[in-house]
Amino acid sequence: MMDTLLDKCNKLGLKMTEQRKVIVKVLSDSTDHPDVESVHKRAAKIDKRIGIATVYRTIKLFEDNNLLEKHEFKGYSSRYETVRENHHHLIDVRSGKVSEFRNTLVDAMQKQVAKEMGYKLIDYRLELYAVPIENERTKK
Amino acid sequence: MMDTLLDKCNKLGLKMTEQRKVIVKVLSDSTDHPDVESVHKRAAKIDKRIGIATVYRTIKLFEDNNLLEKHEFKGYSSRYETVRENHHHLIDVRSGKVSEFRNTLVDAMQKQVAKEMGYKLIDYRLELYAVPIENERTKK
DNA sequence: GTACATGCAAAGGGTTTGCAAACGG
DNA sequence: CCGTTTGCAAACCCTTTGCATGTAC
Repeated sequence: MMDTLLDKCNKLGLKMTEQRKVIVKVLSDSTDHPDVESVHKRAAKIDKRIGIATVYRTIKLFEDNNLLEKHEFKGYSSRYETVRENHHHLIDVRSGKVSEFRNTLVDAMQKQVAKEMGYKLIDYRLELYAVPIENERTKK
Repeated sequence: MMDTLLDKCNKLGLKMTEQRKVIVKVLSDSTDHPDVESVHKRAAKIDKRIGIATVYRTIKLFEDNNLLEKHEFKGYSSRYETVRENHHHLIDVRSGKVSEFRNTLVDAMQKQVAKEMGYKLIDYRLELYAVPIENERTKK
């Protein structure tokens, strides 16, 4: 029922080169919203002949086909994750760790806000930047 | 009661060069969240000897002193506005026009969401990407 | 076989920085 | 004055692209 990233590639009829298979594996195994450089490094561990330009091109291809979602968190270069259910992100500003959460009430509210302003909502971004409570007093 | 950007600079004791005065004027007169290039162009109309590096440096200075807020909307280079009350943005994805709105209920909810996840909220980003309703059917 | 994907290196945006000259307090 | 700020151009980072070569289907 739940297609893997590789399944989705096949359904789209994408030509599956060795490099793409490796990148698909890396992305499927990642849960940490890696950036392009991280994907490249992880891919290079499997097959060191993969160029970073290929990683960029492949990621863009997947993004254009709605297989990957791009995030541009404050202070980071673009980070990616496989598309899944709608959710938002909390970024630990100390470690860069990303956690996910859902909030359907807020989702509905934003649609309404846009409507009241005379717009139809296409997309929206909700990101929380925070520090772990237990460490808060060591803040600086 | 409400300090202007220039007042704030003076209170901070910033050295007010001719260039900085011009940039302050441009920023104070802007309501459209300009990017660095736009600020530079507008500044150049007043005094054409202002270099873009100076604009970058001045904007960074103001940002570091909490006089300016930086936004990185999807698909745009960084855009700035003078700091004011807390508010969020709706970006017209066709024209790039930015509108503002407030939603204190959502603000409170996000603080709570972070808390439930074991974090203290430092900052958050809420951006709506939308198209005007009257134009919606001409979408493409 | 052929159109498409790759690696490399060069080019591209947007932004920063080193330097000598100019300037503000 | 003297440390700060400036303009210029070079450097920077991340990303894209042109080209000759390699490869999936």
